[in-house]
Amino acid sequence: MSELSAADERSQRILAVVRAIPAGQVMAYGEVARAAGYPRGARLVARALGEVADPGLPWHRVLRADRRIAFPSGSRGFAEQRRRLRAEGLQVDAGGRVRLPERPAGEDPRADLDRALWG
DNA sequence: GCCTTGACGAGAA
DNA sequence: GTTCTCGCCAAGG
Repeated sequence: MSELSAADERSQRILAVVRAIPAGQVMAYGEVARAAGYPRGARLVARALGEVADPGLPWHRVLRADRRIAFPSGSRGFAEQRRRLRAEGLQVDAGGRVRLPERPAGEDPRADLDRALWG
């Protein structure tokens, strides 16, 4: 196996988690970081997503901890992310806050995510 | 080496 | 509820 630099390995791990987010579900930068093994690495996730240029990567499913789009409203990225999220059935208001679709009570939305990541 | 910047987070006001 | 401030970690100048 090729030896990746520490920085590349971080990115690979982070991107693997992002790819595991199911359509219609979202995750915060900090949550992705924790799942990848970097409890305080929210900003590392942001950096990794900024570096990569993979069109197949569901980067739009990554939001801030307060469930808001990280880009400033009015920016190109903001519009793009909002468009993609809406295409997946999520509700996004003008301020960038994302509302998850309602689910049956008693079912934790995160169960799907955990299964996708851990099995 | 030090300082600044960034697709962030948690706690306080 | 929201807005502000400070703290974190890495990269780049």
